[in-house]
Amino acid sequence: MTRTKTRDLIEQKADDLFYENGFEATSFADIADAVGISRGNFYHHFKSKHDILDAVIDRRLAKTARMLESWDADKLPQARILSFIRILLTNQTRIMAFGCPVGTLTTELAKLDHVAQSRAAEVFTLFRDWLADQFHALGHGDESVSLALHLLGRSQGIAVMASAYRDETYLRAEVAALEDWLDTVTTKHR
Amino acid sequence: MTRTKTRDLIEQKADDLFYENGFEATSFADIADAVGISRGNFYHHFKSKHDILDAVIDRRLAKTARMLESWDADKLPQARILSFIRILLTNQTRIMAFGCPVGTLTTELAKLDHVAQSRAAEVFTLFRDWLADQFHALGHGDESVSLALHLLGRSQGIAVMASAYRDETYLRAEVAALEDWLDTVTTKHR
DNA sequence: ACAAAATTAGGACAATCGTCCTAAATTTTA
DNA sequence: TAAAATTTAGGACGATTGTCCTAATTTTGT
Repeated sequence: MTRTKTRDLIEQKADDLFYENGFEATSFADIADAVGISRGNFYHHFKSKHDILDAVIDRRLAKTARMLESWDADKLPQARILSFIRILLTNQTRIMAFGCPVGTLTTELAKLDHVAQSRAAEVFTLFRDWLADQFHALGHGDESVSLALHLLGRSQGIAVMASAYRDETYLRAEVAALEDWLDTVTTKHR
Repeated sequence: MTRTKTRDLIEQKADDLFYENGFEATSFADIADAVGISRGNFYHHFKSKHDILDAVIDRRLAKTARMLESWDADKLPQARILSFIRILLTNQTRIMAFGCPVGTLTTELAKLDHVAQSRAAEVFTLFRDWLADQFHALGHGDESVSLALHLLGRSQGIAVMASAYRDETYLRAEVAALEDWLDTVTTKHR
């Protein structure tokens, strides 16, 4: 198989496994098995566990950037922000099982004192800056970044509690509350 | 040394290490080294990793129950809830470094598909029920549990974001916002 | 079609994992 | 104080970890 295709397959499976089982709990053998290649082949593409983690983070950064771009198709900032809020519903099943991929990875890497922790947090930064842009467009000026961080935090909390209790009712109620909050924030500045 | 004292010391160090480095990343050797005993001795007190995890969860449940009892010394429900909100400030340094002990453990155990996940989430339940009692005393009736879960989720989100960015300013701003929210919730029903 | 390069498989490696065992040291009991 | 019970140390165990090496296979470039 061509280099890029195998690499991409490895990254894809590693991405899933890191999310579903955690970074530390996922071994080279696990990834190789999932892809269906030998550990030797795996090592030819990624020469250390740090390398594959880096690649997965790159992948997530790119995927997030693409998603944010797609949300830009909406003209209204409040509609864009609504798209963000609704990932909690879109990915409901996986979030209830494994939490938020961004939050859980940064948390794990913080505990491991891993150098890639800050890079993993850059996914948050993509969301933060994009959300801040939307709040800015809604006329919130200097408050925009705070509002963005507030919304990110709310989402993270919902993901943590929804997965702790595997409680769909809670998740839906909190998403509704978040939508109400967004309403308050947008109408206040009209 | 007496049985209970050694056991207690092991539980104490394991509790810290599970919090600081994660459950999976903490080995028997790590705990034994931290306590200053041999692995053999360790194994005499806890015959499996599942056992020591169970003991740590028991310990956290008991510690949480004691903390909630101590907060009951305050007569006003809003003052009690304020005590809960302010753990984010009391444990600020550790939360910014390692996140919330309850949230991060339940999240990790969910990914590991560990049987103890639901037991670990019982610490949340202690907080939830206690908080619901306070909201009930404030006259929120059927909404009490939802309010309790909402507050728990908000706290969890703050812990996740504060540790991801190690941002004290964010943490303090969000705690202030939570106090404002509490004000709104208490004055609405006066 | 042939040489060069890239990809793959499979195993070796030292270290560490959780677990278990035995024997010495210590404490408790009678 | 002697016997019994508990606590401790230290190492053995098979499995698994991340890493690395070699040799075979496949793809690529000419």
